[in-house]
Amino acid sequence: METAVSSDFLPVPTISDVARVAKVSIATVSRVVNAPEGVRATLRERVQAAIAQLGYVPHPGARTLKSRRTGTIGAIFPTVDNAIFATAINALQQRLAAANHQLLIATSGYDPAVEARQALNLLTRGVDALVLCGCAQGAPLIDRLKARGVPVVHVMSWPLPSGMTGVGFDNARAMHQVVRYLLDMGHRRIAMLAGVTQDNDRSYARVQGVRQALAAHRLTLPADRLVERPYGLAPAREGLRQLLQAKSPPTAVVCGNDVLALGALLEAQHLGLQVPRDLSIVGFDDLEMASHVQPGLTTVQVPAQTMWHRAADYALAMARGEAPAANHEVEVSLVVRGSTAPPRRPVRD
Amino acid sequence: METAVSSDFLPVPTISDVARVAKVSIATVSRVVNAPEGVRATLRERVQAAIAQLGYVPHPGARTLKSRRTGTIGAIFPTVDNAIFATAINALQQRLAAANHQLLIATSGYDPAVEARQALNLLTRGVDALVLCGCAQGAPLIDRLKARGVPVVHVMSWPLPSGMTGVGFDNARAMHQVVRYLLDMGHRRIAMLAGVTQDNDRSYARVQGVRQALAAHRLTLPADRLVERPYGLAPAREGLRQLLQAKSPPTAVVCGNDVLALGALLEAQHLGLQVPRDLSIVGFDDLEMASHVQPGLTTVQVPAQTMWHRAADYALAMARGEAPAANHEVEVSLVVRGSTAPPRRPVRD
DNA sequence: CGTCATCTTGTAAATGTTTTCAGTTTCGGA
DNA sequence: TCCGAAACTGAAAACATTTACAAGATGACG
Repeated sequence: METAVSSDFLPVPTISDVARVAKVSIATVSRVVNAPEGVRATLRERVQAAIAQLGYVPHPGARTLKSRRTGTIGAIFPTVDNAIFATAINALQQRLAAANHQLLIATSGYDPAVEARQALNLLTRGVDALVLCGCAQGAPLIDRLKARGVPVVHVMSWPLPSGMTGVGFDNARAMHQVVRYLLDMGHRRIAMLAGVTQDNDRSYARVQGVRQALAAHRLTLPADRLVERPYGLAPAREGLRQLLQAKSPPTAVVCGNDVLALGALLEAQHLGLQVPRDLSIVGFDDLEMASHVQPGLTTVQVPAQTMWHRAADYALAMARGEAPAANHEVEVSLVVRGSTAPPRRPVRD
Repeated sequence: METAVSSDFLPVPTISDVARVAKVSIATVSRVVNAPEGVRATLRERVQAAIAQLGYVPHPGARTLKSRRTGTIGAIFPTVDNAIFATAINALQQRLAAANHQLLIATSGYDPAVEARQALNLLTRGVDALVLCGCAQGAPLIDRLKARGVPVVHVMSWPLPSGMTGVGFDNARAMHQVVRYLLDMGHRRIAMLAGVTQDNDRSYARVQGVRQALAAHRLTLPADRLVERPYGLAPAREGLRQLLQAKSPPTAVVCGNDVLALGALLEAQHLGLQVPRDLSIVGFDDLEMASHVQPGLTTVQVPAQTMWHRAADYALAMARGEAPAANHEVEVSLVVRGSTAPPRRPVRD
């Protein structure tokens, strides 16, 4: 036997209840809700009073059934346990709320199959546009979305395959810049503590950027100078230990993001190394804590707020049916703090 | 002049398109989608083929219009720039996804007026239940939700006012425990670096807990032993400096959460103090980094995963129309690490 | 005072599902 | 081979809106 959720609530009022109370037609009520200026003031007030009295809220289902818009934008993040995605959610949410839209969130755990499933799931709930991280979604998903006419905005990657709309930055180029900075300082034994590159085009591009920059100086990234670890302090610490065990240990470690860099920093200090004297460390993202730890973390600053605001704008515009916005690249910049310095003695590898 | 979003996409297929292609009635298609076991295998396959061929996805509006369920749960967080809420989102999302539901997120920025507005907004989009942080929402909002029969789950606070459903922990009691631990260790000059208590019942309860525990030992929390700062490293550091300027500086600082505690730790070290020799620091939440910083942070561990999973379960149950679940309190525990020690010389205040 | 244009308002159709109810098929047993 | 029950399928009625379209009211102007 079921108990009612709440003993005494009236059936949810509909537009006709309001119409009856205000003694007007339902069309008029609809107009008061959607285009108040088209209704004479006296009537409008009567209707608004009735709405307030009954606590009427338009039925979302019925509304979207007719208007073919849900006022909801979907976003799929790999995870939300990472400050950069928290920032992203905030920025998106903020911008969407200003445009009277809601944000529907799903997470994929970095698994493209889950991402595809979640995307379909979001479609089933009805979203006017979809915001996705990166641009490495499988063709089946992309085709499906395209066929359905659901606008998609890709964020965080650059350049984008032709035909995609989005806003991002060039991960490889950013890393190129980082490595050049270290090389100019005299480092030659440069290692990388990367994020997992499987199914993550950003992480992969960062590794490629490091490789390319080294190659430009006739250097390489041998197997014992590269480890991949999931974003987390414990894996990062373990990863750094691994890197330090190489035959000729690195004088500088480039990290896939600030979480890895922080882990590396903590572990280095734990092992009694002086940063940056004994080891230089570079991060990526410029999280809040990067400027507060001791020494401050040299890192790549990403204009996340701007990027996600723009992503929201794109999504909103496309949801309104406007032509795909031009793609946009945001500029990242290297922020030099205390965690990097020239190697103790200039070395040859 | 408007350009079409995508040059060549067919009108979104409806259930009747599928029915036509599969040569069955729309009722059968509906059944294949919602209760496949009630349709003979041969027909079912024909229909599924047609669905796949056309890329049919049921129209969410029409669906909720009939079934009066949206399959969506709304949650309002103060902000999402905080690891504990990131964890919360993950846990909620995970549990809801398993039950084939979506999570609709809004943020309030710790402003009850915004929270009320967002709640109404979520209602307009259609949510089957609402998850809210704390239990200090204004009566107008609560009444409104109750009148509409929208189930509400309150998380993170305990005990709850009668009539509310939710899961949380006793913030005051947790702090009581923290202070007792410090007192037992010999500390007498105990200060608090609290979060903003305005419009935040959890933060307020934590301050009360500290006061009560001190009072039980005939001690007080004078004005120069209490500062409130927003959750963030920079404010925390500034807050600690402020506390250290008191006539008789504290030997231990109880922080409103781990972010404040980390800021305090960094600032203490920056000022050349040795933690815990010169100053003991206690946090709250046991974020990942609490166990990795040097020294490890003594803090209050909250079973966040469990709590939010249970919150999701409550929301789902109530959305199904089941009776309000019994409230539930989760147990928190003090995790002692390296950031606390007896005061250098036992002191009298 | 009548006519016409301009606002306002109401009527009714349409939106894509789910679900009830009734009709049809299938199949086991006699 | 036929009967009845059980399993399956289809027709049609909601569901709560939005929005053409038509009709009615209002007011200006001759």
